[in-house]
Order: sequence, then structure tokens, then C-alpha cells
Amino acid sequence: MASRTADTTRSDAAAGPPTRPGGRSARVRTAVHRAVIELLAQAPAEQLTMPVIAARAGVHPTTVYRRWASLGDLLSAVAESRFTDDLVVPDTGSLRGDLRRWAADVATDLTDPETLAIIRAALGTSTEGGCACIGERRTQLGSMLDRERDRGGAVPTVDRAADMLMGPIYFRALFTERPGGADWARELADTLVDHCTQPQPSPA
Amino acid sequence: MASRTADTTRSDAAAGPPTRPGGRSARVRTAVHRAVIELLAQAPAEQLTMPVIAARAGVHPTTVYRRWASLGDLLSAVAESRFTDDLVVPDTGSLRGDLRRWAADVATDLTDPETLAIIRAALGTSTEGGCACIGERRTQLGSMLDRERDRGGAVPTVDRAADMLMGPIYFRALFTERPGGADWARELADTLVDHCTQPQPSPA
DNA sequence: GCATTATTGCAGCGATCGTTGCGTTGGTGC
DNA sequence: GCACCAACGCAACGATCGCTGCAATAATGC
Repeated sequence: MASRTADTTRSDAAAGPPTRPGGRSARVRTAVHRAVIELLAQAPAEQLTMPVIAARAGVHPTTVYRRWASLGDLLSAVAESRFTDDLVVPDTGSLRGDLRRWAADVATDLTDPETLAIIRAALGTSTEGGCACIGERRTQLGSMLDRERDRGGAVPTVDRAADMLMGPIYFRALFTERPGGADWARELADTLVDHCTQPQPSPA
Repeated sequence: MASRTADTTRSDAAAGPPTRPGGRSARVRTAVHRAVIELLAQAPAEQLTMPVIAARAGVHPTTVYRRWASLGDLLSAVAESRFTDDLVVPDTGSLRGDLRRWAADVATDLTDPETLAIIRAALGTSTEGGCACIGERRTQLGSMLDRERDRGGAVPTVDRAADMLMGPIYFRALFTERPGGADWARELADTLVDHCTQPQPSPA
């Protein structure tokens, strides 16, 4: 993955990007995303095909085929769109309060069957589908830790915080039938904060 | 079979399906399972269909359709078979040693791309596919904790141990491109053991 | 061995999928 | 308003999927 030199071929001043984020395109994308979410909530991902999605969205199958290269790409896009909308990072003034509220929000969000279905499908089809689901969550976690560090407090690394918070929350939601509740998630945050000053495992 | 024989001590306890576990059926099942694993390691799960599996396994597609109701059932069966084979529960004499070795084994196992692909696919297709992947792991965890409890030691609950060990390990393996290594997993076990006597979050 | 029957192979069929060429709609800039 | 062109709808096609008859094979019990 060699880093290329500064690429100036993108977004020239004169020539605008060939895309067209017009009103109809936005409507189609919204309709297709909604159709994917609704269908995943009803039937298993095995029966999710492009024509079925198109019919549910009220658009022609050709449109879906042309706009999204594969079903995996579509699912990744749906997941990314779904998990980047609500970016309300808590700011309670203390790391403990922020993490408690954030963990409770994440755990509560994963209670929704539709949300779970999207994550399952995105994980199943494309390899990078998982990253699309949690990328924004990890950024939120990092911003809260940075804020505490600016206040002069001792904070764990982002990796360790993700391990101790997102790890149990997502694991329970995906692999067990009974996901953890908000109280349980808050106690996860307490556990992390109580031990964040101790020697931490370094990621291998 | 009109008359009931006296001693029907056939191997129906843990042999397999009660119908006819003959040599050919076993060969077909093995071949199909192997084909699923190999195909998942090569192409994304999206391209995994019954005829493709059958061709790879060297059997007729009809056979696959008749033996497994759906692709989700087949994937769950493959996952369950894959994760119930190696049942080597560590017994080092101490809870810390057991958990350290067990966590390292689990983390190392999830390094294999084939294993990851099976879990992803099983999670994506059927809802209960996730349970088929981790059911045995959880049992192993419980047996190690029971052993320590019999020795008189203080042990965390199975839920908490699963949260702190399986949570981070599976989360990193599934949602990030860089899964945790054996050393990192051992330190997870250390963290759990060091805090197992403190007040524990009760599952919600 | 021999009969029984579960299991597999085979051929073929509707249905659906994924793609392509072309005409039409509608967003964008003037 | 008007022209331009990206985006969408439409129709048709080959390919593949999923299923169902019936025949052949081989595992099981006697």
C-alpha cells in the first residue's frame, strides 16, 4: 500500500465532478436504502437480491445494477449511511460520563432488529463490510478520549477502549440472542475507566 | 423391520443422523463441507450457491438441495462442525493459565482466513448462525470456570468472562482488518483474572 | 448372500437473475 | 426559459438457479 504522491487529478477547478447529486438520484438512493433495511428486517439475507430490492424500492432493477456494483457494495453503503447519521457524541464534562452515555447509546442502538440485520448482512457479503459499520463509532470513541486527554486526564488507548466497550457490546448483539442492555453497557464503561490507568495490553 | 430386536445397542448415541449414517453419506457431507470452506476462502459469500458447492464437492446439485434445506442451514452446519471438532480445553492447574492458553488459542484460530469467512457467512445468512459458531466455545469457558470454582477460587460469571475475552477477540477479528495476536489475547485473560473478584456487572 | 430402502444421480422444466442497447425523463448550468 | 447530458425506465437476451419427476446405486438388517 505505497502512498502515492500528491494527486492533483481530482476535483479540478474548471471541470466539476461528473456526478450529479440531484433530487431524483437522492430519492432513488433513499428508496433503495430503505428497501434494503425493510427487506432485511423481514427475510433472511439469503433471499436479498437486486430485483427484489428494486421492486420494493419502486425503481427499475437496471438502476440498482448500474448504481451499485454488487450486493456487497450496496450493503456496505447502506451500513455506512445508517451508522454515520446520528453523530451525537456525548459531552458531559467527564470521561466516565461520556463513555457511559455513549456505550448505552450504542448498546441500545444494537437492540433494533433492523440494525442488527444490516450489520449481519454487511459482515456476511463483503470483507470490508464490517469496517463500514463501526468506522464512525471508533472515531467518536477517539474524540471523547482526546477531549479527556486535553483536560489532563489519563486515558486508555483507542484500541483498548474499543476492545472493552465495542467488543462485548457487538459480540453479545451478534452472537447471542440476548443483547446487553443500557445498564450493562454503562457498567462496561465504568470498568474501563476504573482500570484505564493500569498497565495496558499493547495491540499485537 | 417388523420385529423389535432385543439389543439395539447401535451407535445412535453420538454417531450422527439417526437415519442412515453410511459411508457414502458421510463422504458426501465431508466433501460438501470442505467445498463450502474452500469456496468461502476464495470468493465472497455472495457468489456461494448450491450448484457451485455441488460442483466443487463432486456431487450432484440435487443432493445438496435435498440434504440441506437452505444455504443458511448448510452454513450453520459447516460452522457447527468446524467449531466442535477441536475441543481441547486447557487444564494448566490455575484459572489464569487456563484462560491465557484458551484465549490465545481462540485468537490464533480466528487468524485463519477460512475460519473468518465461515463465521462471516454463517452470521450473514441465518439469524442463529452466530450461535452455531460460539456455542462450544462458551461451554469450554464455563468448564474452566467450574474447575476453578471447585478448587475454591473466586471466578467471574460465564457472561462476564465471555464479554471480556470472546467479545474483544471476535470483535477485532470480524470488524477490523488486524485481528489481535496471541500475546494480546493472553493479556485480556490477565485483565479478567485480575479484576474477577471486584463487583461485576450483572447481565441486563 | 439377499431383500429392503435410504440416498444419490440424471434429465428437464419454469422462474429468476444479471446484463445490454436504446429511448425517455429530469436535474444542472447558461 | 433553454440546451445539455447524467440518470432512469423499458424490453429483450442468455445464463443460472431451484425444484421434481424417475432410475440407479449402495448401505443396512435378516
